[in-house]
This record gives sequence, C-alpha cells and structure tokens, in this order.
Amino acid sequence: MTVRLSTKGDYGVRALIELALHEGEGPVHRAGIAARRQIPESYLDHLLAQLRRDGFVRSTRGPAGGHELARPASEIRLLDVLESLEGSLAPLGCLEGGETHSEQHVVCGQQWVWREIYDAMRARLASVTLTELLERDRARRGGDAPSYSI
Amino acid sequence: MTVRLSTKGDYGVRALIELALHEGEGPVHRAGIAARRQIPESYLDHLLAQLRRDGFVRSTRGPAGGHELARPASEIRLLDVLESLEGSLAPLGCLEGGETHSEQHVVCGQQWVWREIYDAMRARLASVTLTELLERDRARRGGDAPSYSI
DNA sequence: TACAATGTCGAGCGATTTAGTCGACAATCC
DNA sequence: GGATTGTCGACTAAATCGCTCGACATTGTA
Repeated sequence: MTVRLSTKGDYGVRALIELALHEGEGPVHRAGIAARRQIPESYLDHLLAQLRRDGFVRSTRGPAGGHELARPASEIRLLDVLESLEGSLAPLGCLEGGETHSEQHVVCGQQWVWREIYDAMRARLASVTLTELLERDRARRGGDAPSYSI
Repeated sequence: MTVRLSTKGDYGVRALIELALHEGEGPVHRAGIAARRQIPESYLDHLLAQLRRDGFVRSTRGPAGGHELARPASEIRLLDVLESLEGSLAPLGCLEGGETHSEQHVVCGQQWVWREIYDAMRARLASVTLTELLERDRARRGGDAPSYSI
C-alpha cells in the first residue's frame, strides 16, 4: 500500500500545466487554477508556495495578481518539479543523497536492484519537460474520446 | 517524502534471504532470523504470516519447528514477494489493476510517464529471483570490505 | 485614503498508515 | 504434562496526508 506519489505531485503538476497553458498571458489567479484543474484551493496555496520557493513559479499580489511560470515551460523538468513537491523520490532510504548511509543498510538486501530502478526512473523523469506534459494534456482533453486514451 | 518502500518489504526480503541461505536444511526459527537479520521478532511474525498466506513460506510448529521456503529460491521472484508484502507497487492510483479508473484521473497529467516507469520497474523486479538476491548478499557480506560495495 | 481583491504564512486537525507490541492460544516433541 | 515453537488478532504510539482556517501583506481602483 505504499510506494506511491502523494497528491502534492499530482496537483502540483496539474497546476503547472495550467500555468503553461497560459504562458505569456500574465498571472493566472489561484481560484481559476483550482477550479479548472479540480484542486482544493487552500491546499493549492501550499503547493504554489513550494513551487515559488524552488523557482518554478512567480507570483504577484493585489487585484489582477496571480501566478505564472518563472521559467519557460520547455526548461522545467518533471523530475525537478516532483522532487520539489514530494522531496526525494528514492524508493529506499539508503538511496538518498551522498551521505555515509553505510550504517543500518549493510543488511538491506535489495539495494542494488532499487538503485538501478531509481536511476532509470530519475533519468526518464528528467527527460520530460512541462512543454511535453502540456502537449499530452492538450491531446487528451482536445481529443474526441473523452477519457480512455492510454 | 513519499514514494517509498515500507520496512515490510525490506524486512520480508531479508527474512527470505535468510531462509534461502538455509534452503534444504529444515525449518529455521523466527528468533534466529530476527537476530541474524536485525528484524524485530514480533513484527517478523506478521511478515511471515503474509508470506505463508501467499505461498512463499511453509511453517512447522513445536520444538524444532520454524520456517522454510515453500518453493525453490530460484522460482521466487522479487516482484511477487514485494507485491505480497506491500500491496500494489503502483506509483499512482490510476495505474492499479484493470478497473474502470477513468473517473478522477481524466485530470491526472503525468499518467503516461508513470505507466512507462511502472512497467519497467515491474519487469526488472520480476527478473530478479531470490537466488540472485542471496548471491548478492553473500558477495557483500563475505567480501573483504565491510560495507561500501555499491 | 479606503476598500476590495488578491497572494502569504503558519497553526491546527481528523483520518489513515506505519511499525510495531502483547497476550491468549495451538501444535508438537520430549 | 511441560517446554518450545508457531498463529492470530487486538491494541497503540507516532508519523504522515490532505486538507481548512485565520491573520496578515500587497496592490490596483474609486
């Protein structure tokens, strides 16, 4: 029942896709993002805050304020977004950053497989940009069939 | 902070490696497994129960009782063990079994990447048997350097 | 200058999951 | 019949998830 992305990653990416959709049109406000992408608004607040801290989003206050991409969609990688929102994506604690981590995991007997899987996963996620996510989203929502396309 | 294997998968695999190590030597008792693989004994209890339910382990009661592999180590796949202990390994809810699941995830914008990663992950895990896990474990524990070998 | 519309920040909270412990019971061997 | 092992289920403390809410800051408009 574990090994799962939380809703943060899901919602956060949805929100960024929405921002990418309106790239260059000025700030989009939170309520709109929340409504169009079906995200609880007050929760979205936190996600945008995190994305802002990590430089994906820029926000402006006041009326006509809102949020927009801080960098071009084509330069935003899915990997970075997810690591910002979810923290490390390592499936095992022993695969984290470059610490000593030789401690308890002398025992851990599957490290090597997961290291491999983890590396492949990160590489794939790093190869996907927000632009590509937006395109796929457009294709699916704009397509004729309503839901089941992949 | 998510996307992580729980201790069940870790402990459970360790326990199975220990059983594989003593394959064909009769039952190994819980206390021994727990001590040698550094697993809380009363917790190990539950893991063995699960592994028994799913046919990986056979147990005998009474003095000189204990647990042993129900099938040859070479026929036990890491994927199956982990799915027994952890439940589905799907990183996203929408990738689960073959249900309708077209509902809320019309919105989910990263499904397609994760589907790919998930499939690759399962394929890799399916290719690893308990025999291979045991060999790697032997190599690491038996090797000259105490800990850091990948 | 007031006020309304927005974003910002942090505390708090109920539900669920994790990682166990404990105790009563069952089987088996001596 | 008692010692030794496994079996099963109830219970729990702590952490995490998925939020909500309220106080506050900023800025455009009248």
